[in-house]
Amino acid sequence: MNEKLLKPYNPKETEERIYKLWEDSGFFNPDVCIKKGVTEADAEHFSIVLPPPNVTGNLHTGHALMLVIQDIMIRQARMQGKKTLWLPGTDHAAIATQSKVEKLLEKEGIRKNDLGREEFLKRVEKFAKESHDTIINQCKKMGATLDWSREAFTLDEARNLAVKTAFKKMYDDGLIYRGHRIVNWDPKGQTVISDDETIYEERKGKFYTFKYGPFEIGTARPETKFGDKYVVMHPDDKRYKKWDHGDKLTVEWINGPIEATIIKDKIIDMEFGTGVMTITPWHSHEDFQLAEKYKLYKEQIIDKFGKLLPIAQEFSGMKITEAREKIVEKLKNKGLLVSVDENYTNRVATAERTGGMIEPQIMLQWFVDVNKKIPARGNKSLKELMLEPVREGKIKIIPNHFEKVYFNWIENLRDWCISRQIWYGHRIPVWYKKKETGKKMGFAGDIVNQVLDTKTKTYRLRDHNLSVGDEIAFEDSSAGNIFGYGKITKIEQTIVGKIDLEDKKHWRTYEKTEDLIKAFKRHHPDKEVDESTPVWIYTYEFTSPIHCGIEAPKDEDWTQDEDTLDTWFSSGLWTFSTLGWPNKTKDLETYHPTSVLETGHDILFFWIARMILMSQYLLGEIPFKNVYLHGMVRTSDGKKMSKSLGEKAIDPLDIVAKYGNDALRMAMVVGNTPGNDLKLNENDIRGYGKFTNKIWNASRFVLEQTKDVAVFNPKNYDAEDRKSEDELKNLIKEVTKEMNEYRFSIVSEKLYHYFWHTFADIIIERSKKKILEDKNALSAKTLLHRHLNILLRTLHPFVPFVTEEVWSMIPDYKSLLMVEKWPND
RNA sequence: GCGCGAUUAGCUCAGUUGGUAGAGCAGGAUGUUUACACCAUCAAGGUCGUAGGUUCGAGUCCUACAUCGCGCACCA
Repeated sequence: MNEKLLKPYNPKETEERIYKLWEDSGFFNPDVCIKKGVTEADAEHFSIVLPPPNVTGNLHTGHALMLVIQDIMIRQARMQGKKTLWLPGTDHAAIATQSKVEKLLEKEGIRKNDLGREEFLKRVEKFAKESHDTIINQCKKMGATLDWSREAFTLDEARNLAVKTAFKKMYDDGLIYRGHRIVNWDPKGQTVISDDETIYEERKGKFYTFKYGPFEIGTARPETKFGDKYVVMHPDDKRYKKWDHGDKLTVEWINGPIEATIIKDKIIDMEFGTGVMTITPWHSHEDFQLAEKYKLYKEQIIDKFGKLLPIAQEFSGMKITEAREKIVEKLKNKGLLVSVDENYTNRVATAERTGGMIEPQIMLQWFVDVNKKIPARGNKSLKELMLEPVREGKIKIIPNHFEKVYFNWIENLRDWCISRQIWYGHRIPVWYKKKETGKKMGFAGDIVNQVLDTKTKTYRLRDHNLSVGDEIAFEDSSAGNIFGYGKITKIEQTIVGKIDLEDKKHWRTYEKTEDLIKAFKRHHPDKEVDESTPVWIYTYEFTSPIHCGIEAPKDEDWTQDEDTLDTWFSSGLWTFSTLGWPNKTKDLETYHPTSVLETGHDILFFWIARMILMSQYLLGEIPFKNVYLHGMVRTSDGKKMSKSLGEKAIDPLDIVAKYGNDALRMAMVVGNTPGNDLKLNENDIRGYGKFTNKIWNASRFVLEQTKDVAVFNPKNYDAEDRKSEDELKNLIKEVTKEMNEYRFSIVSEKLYHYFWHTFADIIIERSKKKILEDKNALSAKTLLHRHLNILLRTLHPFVPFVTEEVWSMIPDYKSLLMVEKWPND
């Protein structure tokens, strides 16, 4: 009898030692399992890629939950003799990590611009490295049997190659384009973010009603209203019957009279306010769409820092928050203020990571076109490629009601903005040619912005001293980098007043010559411009101005795009970039598509959808067969568990230290069904700690009672014991089936219950009598031994530490329990 | 506004083809026998959110409603 068994089970003493045993065995690596004869070389595969934790700090309970569920699946698969790979990694989490480091630097009084890109990145990388090490250590403490030899990082060299390869392919297929679209600008983080990274918050604000000519219009944001020159109403609204679409009228507005145009569109809700609104296309998604529809003039009012531009005249340079009341004051003094509703609740968009208020802006950014048909993929769009496998059941989402949510999201999907104005991340693999001529162009602001677009191939420019055949460069006025090259094919000289504004393809932003003159003046404040000012119109042909590739162009005068990619771009490649793609590796061939993707339902869109997109498009196959979505871990009072909750939050590692890993695992699995949130409280965990000790004590009894028996042959069973063994076999059969259906809650509960209330309470108690009275003692002992053996194997995925430790004390111990066979007879 | 989920014992939750409700924790009583007080034995605890419907039979299927939570859209 092992000395240790005489004392109560001590998880603290056991767990670290056991994990080392497992790790040293090499069995986390399927290749080793094959080499050592544990797995057949031609066995079916079972693979999971670990959702890579962000390198922003520590593991939390959500991570613990995913590690537990995945480890259970992996351990069972390994015991079933499958070629089992669980591939670990971490995520650089671009914005999240960068903003975290910025905050840390702030405490030292340092700003990222003081350091410069290179130095700042060094700091981020140092932080990321430290976080990474902590996280990996914590994963090991959680008992995760991850194959560390294959560890990946979303920003390492191999993954960078995958990202660049994917980008280039999409670029070449015309799926990635650069253009001016309305995007979510985060003035605090100074970057664009995707629709999914915005969070709506309810805020109390004021709702103003102003007189706008004969109309009354409502707004919560008077500071954006300077340029409003379109007034929109519903075509069926009887109140405004006398106005027709396209009618023009002069109204007195903030800075004097302006000419307004009537737009009639069904987008208007007649019930809301007065049923009339004015629009600000540059700073509102909906207004932008309306402006696109009717080819309306768009004008920027607010700059990248949330300050008003010169169009605001006396308010120019003011922060919008500060200007708001002053503008209202001015309108009030002009007699244009009708009313103020003080109890208006407005939903404002904020940035998920920085908390900054989102300001929609029209900006030059990179996008993934989700609607373009792809000839190489059966003329389907990315949207269709995402929908199809789920609709056809090739990918199953558990629980399946999330499939509806998934479809709904995809149907409403807009082009995915993938460029970010941050430093930490995959640099966009695009280079622009550096040339002096680019500066001479100097064509700034919305005039250029509206004309230039990499999606179309010819462009017209004016106001430059160039001749036919000249190569010229385009400069992005906001970022200051050159983004394109071309050749002049035609030059026409004319005067401002004669510019053909009907040519909507090229001059769609200008309704009237006056608008053009105003724009001219704004961009060239030093020049006198009027209708008779001579201008040149250059017809320009795009040559090959942009280099998109894996490597930078050889010659020197190329400069790389400053932006980095949305972190989810690299995460989307995760199921195959980790297996060696774009190289044709054996791993890729063996383990892809992966078997299961297990993660929280909160990243269904962020991540799962994008993995399906990338895999379907780049590989022409699904990334995984099943998606298992677990719920959010909450505190006992229902709050989402996070560090900010302080005491209420449970640190998984504290719990492990206190009650043992096995206890935490059971608490996370029993009663936790997919998709439903898990309320975790310490009491439950303590309860399952008792269970591990129960296993320990029962094992002690069995091992003590059976040590004098050499052979445990079922032939020795009496009728009662034979029946018990049959019952157990039935249970195992049931449980095996339920494991395949991912019903871990049921399985863990059944095993718990069987072990305690059948094996311990009935079988062990019964055996005592038989052994004591020496009546059918051999039968009893055989049953005890076989039961323990089978139960340890079945329980192992759920409570691996205590079962492994007990297993090692069985006299005929041969190998680690983790590679023993899952009972199947 | 649209959609999804939840509502079952004091608490946390299971309950898969519809067949007379199940765990854990907490609380109560008793007890120490070849493992285990991180224990055992016993008892108590539920008109399964409400109202209808389908059915021989409904926690389970259908309809409506209520409350809570979540997602999406709108919000001029």
